[in-house]
Amino acid sequence: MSSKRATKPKPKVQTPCDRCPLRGLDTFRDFTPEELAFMLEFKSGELVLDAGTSILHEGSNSPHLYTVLSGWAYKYKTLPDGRRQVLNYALPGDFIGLQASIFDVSSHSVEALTDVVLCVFPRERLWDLFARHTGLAFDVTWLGAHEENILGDFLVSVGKRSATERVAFVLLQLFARARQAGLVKNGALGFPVTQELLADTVGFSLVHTNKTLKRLRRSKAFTWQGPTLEVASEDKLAELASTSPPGTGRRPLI
Amino acid sequence: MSSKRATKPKPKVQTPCDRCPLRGLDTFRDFTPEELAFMLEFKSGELVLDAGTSILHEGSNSPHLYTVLSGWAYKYKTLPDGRRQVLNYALPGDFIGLQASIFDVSSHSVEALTDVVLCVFPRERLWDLFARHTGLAFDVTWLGAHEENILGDFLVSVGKRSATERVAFVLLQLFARARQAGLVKNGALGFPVTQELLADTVGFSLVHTNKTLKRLRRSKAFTWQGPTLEVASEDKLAELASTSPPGTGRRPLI
DNA sequence: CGTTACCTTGAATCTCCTCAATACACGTGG
DNA sequence: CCACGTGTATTGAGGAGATTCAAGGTAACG
Repeated sequence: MSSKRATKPKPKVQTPCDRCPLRGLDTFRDFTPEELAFMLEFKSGELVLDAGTSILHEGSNSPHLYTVLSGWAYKYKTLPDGRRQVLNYALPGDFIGLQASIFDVSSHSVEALTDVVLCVFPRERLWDLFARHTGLAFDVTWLGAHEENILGDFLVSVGKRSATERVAFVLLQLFARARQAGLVKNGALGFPVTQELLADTVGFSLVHTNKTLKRLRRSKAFTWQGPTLEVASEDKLAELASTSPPGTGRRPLI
Repeated sequence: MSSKRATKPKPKVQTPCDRCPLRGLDTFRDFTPEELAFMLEFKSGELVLDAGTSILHEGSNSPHLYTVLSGWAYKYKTLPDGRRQVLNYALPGDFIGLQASIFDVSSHSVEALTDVVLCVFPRERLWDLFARHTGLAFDVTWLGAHEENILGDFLVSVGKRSATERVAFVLLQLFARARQAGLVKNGALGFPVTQELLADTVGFSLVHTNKTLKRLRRSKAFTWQGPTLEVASEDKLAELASTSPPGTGRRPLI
């Protein structure tokens, strides 16, 4: 086998759950020793993908359940003629494919937005998890309900918020979630979302999204240039979004 | 105690789960004898409410988890200045307050759209259900994920569908869900949604919703006059909505 | 028979979309 | 090294779509 240098070096480390870097964050609740033991053998591998790679496809089924270890992904649905609506983003600690595991087909597509590392779990053992670990089963349901909340917030945005409110809301939510996932350093976040993707998130055309951003920048509540987003004041941004400032809640992981 | 006649006679029957009328429908999967035994003592009562009554309030918490036995309810969120967005409808067999049971507060409000009868379950015993009945725990998660799917579909509608598509989609979805819940007789459905509520569901103003309905009626795919909705062709309506015709899947109950 | 809730319609205004052109950063091959 | 293509961001102009305001209309109910 040739030993030519790969175009892009990939992390080869298999990260066991007892050394999960996410669990160090105080965002996530701790495992009991029994839960940890179960997770160590439940996790069946890691999946390392380049940005732009498709992870799940609407209508197809997947033998795996994923958790994001690092990187960003986004979930979306498309209409027959190609119109695309982003439903949600998956950040480190978030599930991918829970629905596809519970039903037999995925209701939406998922694509890697950056290079990502996913923890892989075999979906047929999800039943074991439910049968043997009530706490983990509850966590799974918790995470599902949490996603539903985010979807509900997005639905309110798209249905009832004005253009500036909508854009402000999405920027704020993503920034706050990234902050909880430990991705914000010195108030700055590596933000891989393009304006086109943002447009498909808020339900506007690209052009109108761009013009709305221009108006919004005048508020000085944030700066977004190139790939970094800095939020000067979450409170001010929350006000612009007609919402309350995001908190710092604790949540389950996996 | 006076025995004056009540302004509106209310059904007094306490319906035990072994005689649940919904379970007769072949939409819902059967309980095992053990599950049935558990549910019989899990259900702690029935709540009978008039149309217009508030069931849950956004931000508050509730000691109960509900299931709709009969009637319609709707879930909604409001912005600080009063704008309202409907998130979903609850039909017989649907949960109300699952999120409020899992987190400590409800993320949305719920109001009775018609007179409703709710099955009441104490939320602190939800843990017992998870601990003792894996199948039921899975069903709870299934129902939560199912709701998330519906929210996702609505989000696509509001974000990307045209006016006529949007209205057609909501009418079709509600009709199909009502059909599965056994509410459609001879192709006709008692449809308690007002145009104002429909407007807050699809994200349009009342006026524009009305004009969109007028245009849609020309298709002859449905009639909606007074309180009854008749769908002549779900396929045609699905086409108008840029979606695929709804099926007849089996689902868990409670 | 008047009140109330809901539906309907027209007109003026504003929001948002499409089309089109430009600009910039980046990587690739000549 | 430069020319070129690709992906992303930006801006203007004109038109379609949605909102608001305003005025009626109908059916149910006390």
